[in-house]
Amino acid sequence: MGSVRGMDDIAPEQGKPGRPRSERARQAVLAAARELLTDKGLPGLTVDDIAAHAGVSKATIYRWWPGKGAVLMDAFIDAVSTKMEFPADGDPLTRLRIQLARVARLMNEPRARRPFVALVAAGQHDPELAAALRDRFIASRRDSARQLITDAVEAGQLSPGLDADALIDMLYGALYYRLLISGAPLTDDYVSHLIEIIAPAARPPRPA
Amino acid sequence: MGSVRGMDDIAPEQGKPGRPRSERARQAVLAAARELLTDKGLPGLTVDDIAAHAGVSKATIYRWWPGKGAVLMDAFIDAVSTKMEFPADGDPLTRLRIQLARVARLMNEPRARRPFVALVAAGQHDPELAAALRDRFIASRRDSARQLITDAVEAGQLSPGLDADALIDMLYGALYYRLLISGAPLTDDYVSHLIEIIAPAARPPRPA
Amino acid sequence: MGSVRGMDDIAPEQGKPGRPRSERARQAVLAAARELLTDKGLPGLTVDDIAAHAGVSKATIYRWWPGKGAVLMDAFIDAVSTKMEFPADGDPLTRLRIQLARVARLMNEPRARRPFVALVAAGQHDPELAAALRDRFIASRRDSARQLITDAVEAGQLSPGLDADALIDMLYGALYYRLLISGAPLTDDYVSHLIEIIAPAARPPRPA
Amino acid sequence: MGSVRGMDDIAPEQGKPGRPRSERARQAVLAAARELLTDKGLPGLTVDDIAAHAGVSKATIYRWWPGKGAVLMDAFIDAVSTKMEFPADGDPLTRLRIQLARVARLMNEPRARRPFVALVAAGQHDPELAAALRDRFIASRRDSARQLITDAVEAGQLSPGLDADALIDMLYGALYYRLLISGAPLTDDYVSHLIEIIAPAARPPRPA
DNA sequence: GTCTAATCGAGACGGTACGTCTGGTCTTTCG
DNA sequence: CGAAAGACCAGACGTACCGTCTCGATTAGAC
Repeated sequence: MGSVRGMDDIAPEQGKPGRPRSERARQAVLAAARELLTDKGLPGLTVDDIAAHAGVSKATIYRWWPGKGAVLMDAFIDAVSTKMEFPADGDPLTRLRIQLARVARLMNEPRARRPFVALVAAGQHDPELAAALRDRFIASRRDSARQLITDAVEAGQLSPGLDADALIDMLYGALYYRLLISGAPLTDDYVSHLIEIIAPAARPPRPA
Repeated sequence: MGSVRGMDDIAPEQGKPGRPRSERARQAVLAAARELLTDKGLPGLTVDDIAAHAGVSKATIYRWWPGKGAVLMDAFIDAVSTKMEFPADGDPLTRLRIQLARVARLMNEPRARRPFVALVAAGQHDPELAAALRDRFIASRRDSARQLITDAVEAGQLSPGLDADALIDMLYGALYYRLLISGAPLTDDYVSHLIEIIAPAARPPRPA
Repeated sequence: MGSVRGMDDIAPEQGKPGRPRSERARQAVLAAARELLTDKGLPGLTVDDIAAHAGVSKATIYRWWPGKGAVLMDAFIDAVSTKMEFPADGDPLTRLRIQLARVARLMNEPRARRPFVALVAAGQHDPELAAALRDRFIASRRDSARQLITDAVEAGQLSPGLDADALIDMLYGALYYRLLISGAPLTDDYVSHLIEIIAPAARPPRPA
Repeated sequence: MGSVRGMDDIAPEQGKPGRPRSERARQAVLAAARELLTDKGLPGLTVDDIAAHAGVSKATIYRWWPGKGAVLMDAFIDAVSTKMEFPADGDPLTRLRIQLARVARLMNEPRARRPFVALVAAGQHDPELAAALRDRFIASRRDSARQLITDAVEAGQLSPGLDADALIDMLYGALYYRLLISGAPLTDDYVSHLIEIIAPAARPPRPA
């Protein structure tokens, strides 16, 4: 079934008979997928090319992934997950702003933007891929953001009673809107504008 | 070169020699594209199928459109442009909310959501299509929204000094985020939540 | 039905209503067919090209000829018929040899060889064309040759009792064999060799 | 690159990696080509039809042959090469006559005549095909015939000093002329007439 | 009524990516 | 240590779509 839904870690798997899976092949496939992905997106990326470029048989790819979408998903998660963390210190609103800025900065780099954009596009006609993207990439960041918003409300940085989910939609939605539709640039200033809109006073946190 | 960038109206074109373009064929192609577009999106829609279903030759399609993306673009604009207008009456913020709600309601209907989502997805690896979508669909609505926000600020419904473009990004971005990424429902209540977030007081317009 | 079987002469046709057929167009079509015919043969010659090159509408071509084969047939007959006559003077065998040499020499020129070769090829899957080629080109020359052979027998230049048709087949067959299959050159010497084989003694005609 | 120029034998090819070529597919393609070839010739034979009829993919055909002409060439050689041998016994002239009669008889059968005629026709606008036909079919038979003529001269059955190549052109040219141009029948008697013309005395071989 | 111009439906063309499959080789672990 | 269990590579296979092309018919206005 492949690894669209994660669990792609390659463990020693003690005691199983037969030749073990080649970690070298796996890495080569993911690297090839990243390298060959241009702005032509997933449709411009062929499994044959990935196989050839990785020095791997096509059958090996299909043994472990259901298709190129799943390969790219693994390649993306593998490369990007560590670079979009929330910062540990600071007041809640600042931490939220910093993480948003990290996302924005990452998406300015083609090597991160391209796979993400390709996966969102592919997700529109591939429900499995869409679900995988939500579960493996979106969900955890969203949970963290929701917690920060709750904290910011408690700290008096945001009005009580606002809909945290709608707020998250607006902040990340604005980024993704520029990314996917308008093509406008994602600058640090822009992120600051967004935060200002939802927290007009820009008040410092109330001391606890 | 096709009509990706608009100007697809079919005028009598007085006095031009040669057999005139068949309006029947054009309509049949657009209708077929709409009908055959499932959730499999553009990749699941084939030019051969459109041609067969429309009772039209493939060559006729390629004579007038550069590819299936352009066909779908015309079909979408043709069908949807009149249904997302801004209302004529009411205070600025209300008019903005109503139009947002119209967009939300339209995108709940598969026959409008599917082509839009497919076009956004295809735009990720087809710059011409992305530009056409911006120019023919996004731009004008964005201009109207920007004017309404300016009016709302003047009327005292929104804080002065806020970045109108960032605000638009957030409102529409939130809708499109749900549409393209989270899959969460687009309800009227949701739209109201969005408006409340950016206009917390929900104050009535200051009389002029 | 067109003119595959001849009768392409264009008469004044007194008193017929309507615009008369354009002799200019007819000539332009035939000329274009000749000029555009390369060694790619009939399949490499398109009706659109002929029409464009002749400054004539495609419809005009289809009005007067059933297809490009018929056009080429007319073009070939029109251009070549006068150049393969039998000489008027000399003893029968010499006259036969001279006409054979004329055929050989003509077929060395691309502008005559190409249409002929193309017509023979097309005739293999187009019985009408094959019949037209026989009736309009082959038959009359064959009749003349048969008469000459009869005369040569009477004159003692050829053995009595030989099968004139088989002899014609051999002489022209040898030429066409080189033309169509082996590609070997058609020289005057070669023609002389052929005559020598069937008239070994090469005796002069017996005086009458 | 295909097999227009022969060497189409399919050997076990020990130890080559990858899935071996399917002999079943190859045979099915050749058989389908033969069966679908009507008097409409090569132009009336489509690659799609061959593929469908052979239960084979179009891609497989294009993988191994450059086009339908090459397929038909293989099909023809494959089917016919064993049926046009020269006899082993008899005096040289008789052996020549018998082989000529075999050719004539074979060409009376549609299943042999059609591909041959189609290949000659196609060869007129496809130099590769023409060369392949010469090299793989014509050449060897011509060599044998030349040897027989030399032998016949030595045996006193033919006049010394005649041009063997011209003679071959005449004999086979007469057959092909009837086949390709005049459409006259190819009977055993006709073959005998041809031999008589070039060996008037029809003398038995001089004992060695 | 013929002319040019331009469109139309039909369908073959040669090519390409997909995802599957067949051979044969190589690397482990278990008996 | 020798089998069996898998994974591996190479590459051919059937399916299906692509975008282009030619054909021959058709529809208009111009002459």
